[in-house]
Amino acid sequence: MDLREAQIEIQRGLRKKLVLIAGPCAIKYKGRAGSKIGEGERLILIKRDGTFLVHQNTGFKPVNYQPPGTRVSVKVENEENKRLVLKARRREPRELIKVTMPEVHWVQNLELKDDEQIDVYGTERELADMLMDDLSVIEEDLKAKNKECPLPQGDIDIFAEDKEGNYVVIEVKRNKAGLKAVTQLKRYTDQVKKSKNKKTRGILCAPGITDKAKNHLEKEGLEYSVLDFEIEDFDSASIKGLRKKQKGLTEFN
Amino acid sequence: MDLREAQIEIQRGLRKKLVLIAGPCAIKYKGRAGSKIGEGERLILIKRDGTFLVHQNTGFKPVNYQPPGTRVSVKVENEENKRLVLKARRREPRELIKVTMPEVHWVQNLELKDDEQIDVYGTERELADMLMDDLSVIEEDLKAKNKECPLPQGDIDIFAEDKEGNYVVIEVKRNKAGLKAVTQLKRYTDQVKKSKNKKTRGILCAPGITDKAKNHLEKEGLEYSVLDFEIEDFDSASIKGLRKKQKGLTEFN
DNA sequence: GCGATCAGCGGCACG
DNA sequence: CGTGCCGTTGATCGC
Repeated sequence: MDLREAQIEIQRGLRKKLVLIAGPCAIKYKGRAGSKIGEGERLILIKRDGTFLVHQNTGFKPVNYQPPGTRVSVKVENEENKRLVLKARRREPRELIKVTMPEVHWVQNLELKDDEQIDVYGTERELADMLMDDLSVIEEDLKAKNKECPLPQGDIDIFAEDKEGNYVVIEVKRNKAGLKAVTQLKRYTDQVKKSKNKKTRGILCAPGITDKAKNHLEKEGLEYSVLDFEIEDFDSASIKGLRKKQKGLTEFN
Repeated sequence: MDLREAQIEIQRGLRKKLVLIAGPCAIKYKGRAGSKIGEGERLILIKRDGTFLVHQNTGFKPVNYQPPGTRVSVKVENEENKRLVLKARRREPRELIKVTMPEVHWVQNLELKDDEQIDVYGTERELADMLMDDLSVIEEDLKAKNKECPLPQGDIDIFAEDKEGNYVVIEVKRNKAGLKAVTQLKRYTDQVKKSKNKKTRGILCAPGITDKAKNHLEKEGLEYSVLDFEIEDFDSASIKGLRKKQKGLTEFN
């Protein structure tokens, strides 16, 4: 494909359509880090919003990329030895990707009409909300106090009180918990304990926990509670042992 | 485009080429979490290695995806109301994406020849290695002991000894350090202190640190040292104040 | 805007 | 394999 034609076609698509470019290219990047990769055939995607992605023929992640908001330029350089040069610039942080293409296999501009937004369920937030409605699966007679709590409740998933009136900080994890989760819970628990000057327990609620994390947790005087949940076929997750209504069941009302 | 044709073309490309599909689709996902999104026009990429990506017309990340190793099937369903159905299955964990397309705008199979691998510089590892050659930028008379140290050195970036013979654990961060970095350093430092039963300092070496992290760090008796580095135009990063040779300068030998 | 944390995180390196 | 942790992490939410 002629480089001039390619340039024109790409320019026609930039900021309006999804631009796809295939062909050999070499790439340099400089910004928060730096990278270079020699010539190879790749697929370049440029979205309306400035998202810039270069994909190799294998691998999950783009080999080079720039997030939304990037400004892209395209030109043909070098009279004798022509090359198409794409530059994807961004400021704050200042970053630049330079893609040099000795030839272009093809260019395609796509108009993709799509107003839909994805709905994800089984997130940590959703699980925590469900738990808050019925903490008995963790321990009997726990009362959620998130709403009325006069605390830096910002980061704490669930703040509760046990039947003896102790404060309880509950950290919910949707994956197996590791050391990070334990130190995190410790920090929150200490913070509450100190600021309220009252006995405060910390409970890590996750589907699993690594051995090292379990040791560390017990050494710190924290507790662990299994979170047994499932992803449902429809539009929610469900926690085993929960008594209160779950999202999916309210549809009959 | 006829759905049968589309199916045949896609099947021809699967596991051999990079398959691109554009058109309206609705998607459901169920696995570690679950998601659904109503019908909209999107771009689907399927790589030789099983990587499965669905991109909307904006946004950095694929709206739905499956990592390398996924097995993809394609068929035409429903005699009266035909739909092309793509399924991307994976086990361990067991996950499934189902893409339903009432029509297909186009399909393209690309052969991308590419043996190159990206070379990234300015990573934390590279910065730590450079620092180890000359720790004076952190403090005079620090001696790196990583090689000869008989330690759980697994996670520690740099293990050193100061001029008074104390152990020094140095954690290097390429970004501004937050609370996480402090608790991490604390864990390592405690571990060394306990296992060696010897006075051990902990130094966090990063280009910046948040206020809260600084407070927490000082409260824990740890130290902070500025890491001032730059990304060079060629193939390395450079740390300001470093005395020893830097990577880029060795090329003249 | 900064800061802390989640993510279907993905990827790697090490035990 | 699991476990831990970096990442040009990106995305989100609270301040």
